[in-house]
Amino acid sequence: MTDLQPARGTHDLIGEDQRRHHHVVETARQIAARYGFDEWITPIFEDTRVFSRTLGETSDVVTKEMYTFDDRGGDSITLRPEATAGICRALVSNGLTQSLPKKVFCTGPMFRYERPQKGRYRQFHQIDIELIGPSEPLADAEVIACGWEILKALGVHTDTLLELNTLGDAPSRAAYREALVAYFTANKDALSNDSLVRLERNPMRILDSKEARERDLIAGAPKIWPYLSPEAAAFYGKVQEHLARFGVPFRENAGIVRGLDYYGHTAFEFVTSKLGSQGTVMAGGRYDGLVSEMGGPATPAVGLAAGVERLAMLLDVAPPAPAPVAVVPIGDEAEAAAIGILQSLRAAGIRAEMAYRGNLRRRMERANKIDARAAVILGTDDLAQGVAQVKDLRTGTQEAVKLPDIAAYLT
RNA sequence: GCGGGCAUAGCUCAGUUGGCAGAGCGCCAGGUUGUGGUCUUGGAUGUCACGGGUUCGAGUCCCGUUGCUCGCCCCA
Repeated sequence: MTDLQPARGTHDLIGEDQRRHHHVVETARQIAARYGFDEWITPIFEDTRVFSRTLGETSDVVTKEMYTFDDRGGDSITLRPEATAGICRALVSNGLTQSLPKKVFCTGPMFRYERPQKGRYRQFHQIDIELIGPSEPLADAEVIACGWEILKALGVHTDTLLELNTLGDAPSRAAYREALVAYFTANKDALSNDSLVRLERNPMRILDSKEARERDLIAGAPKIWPYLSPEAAAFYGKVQEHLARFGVPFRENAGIVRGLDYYGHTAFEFVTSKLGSQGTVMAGGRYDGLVSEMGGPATPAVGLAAGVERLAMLLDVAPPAPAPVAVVPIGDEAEAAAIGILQSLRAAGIRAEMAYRGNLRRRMERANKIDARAAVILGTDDLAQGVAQVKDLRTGTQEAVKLPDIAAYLT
């Protein structure tokens, strides 16, 4: 067992795994397109500053989890840990802040140096939707509705619930922060070490803690809702009204927070009960401050990201492998003629295969093994008459079909 | 970063008080040179994760290492 293994936290997608993965991505791509999102393909690595600037110098992702290295020219490069920062950078780099709104769909691998476990990998894949430009709550609701529809199309929505919260605007957060600091300072003894650090830097993140001994304390913490400014409260109310119109069920959860300053207003997570502590399957929110952080003009935006591997795991049934037609020649002379038939089937859009060796029996076994739906059997007798025997491998029925008619017969 | 479990054929796994390295599936070939799924005969395939120790003898017992995996933290 000294063979090379995949690098820790990576995995190969082959066979059923590939089909699940592809189905998730393709479903998301099609639904996003229906909502008017265009796909952008941005680089997998970026200047490190793209992420250190936007994810905050103190976040776990930046301090512990990034794949960062100096390239041969001495520039600091980072494998993207998430998609949003790169999309905002692309928006600014390409001068697209002048042609808003932009509705962006993006998918691909992301990288985080973490301890792998079920539903968590070092190289994983996300689908990502960003709606950049509108400041209206309708945009938030539309993004969430698009996400919900993807979950529904995948059939993974039944054990999944949208948990919704608001982070308010800057004045709301300032007032709330004071209240939180007062509450947790008074209960300092009950806090974990991590949470004590958060109390200094980012008190809202304490609400995110899943530490068992802090659960009661967090449940008793003040909620943001009473601290919302009238404007922020109105925004939040509009989002909920629109969600109802889009038909997206949700539950309010004051524990859904984001630690960074450029997040505001809507924050949400779709959580499944089926994946344990890796239950967040799709998450997002409004980040009106991020584009300016990247050097662009102040630009409102809202978006979401979903983990492809987690969604793929939730699929009850894997998409089936495609069933080909097997071309089965008997003898060398027939094989020569069969190549033409093989190509005519392919030209007609039919998945067609011919084995590379073997007698009739072996080739029929092979056809069965690849789950062929039909076999086109071609012997010298048939060839002389200008026909092939076309056998339906599901029913076992077989009939002679004129060579030029085979593709149409199998379509 | 912390804790638990596991490691034997391509895959899933057995392997008794320490005594010849095994099964099923898969693969290859034959029974059957014009018909698959069923049946049948034969065949190939191992650094028993790695290193050390105990022993006449270790897949089995002991120690260490590595890898995988599940959970915590965090996240998609």
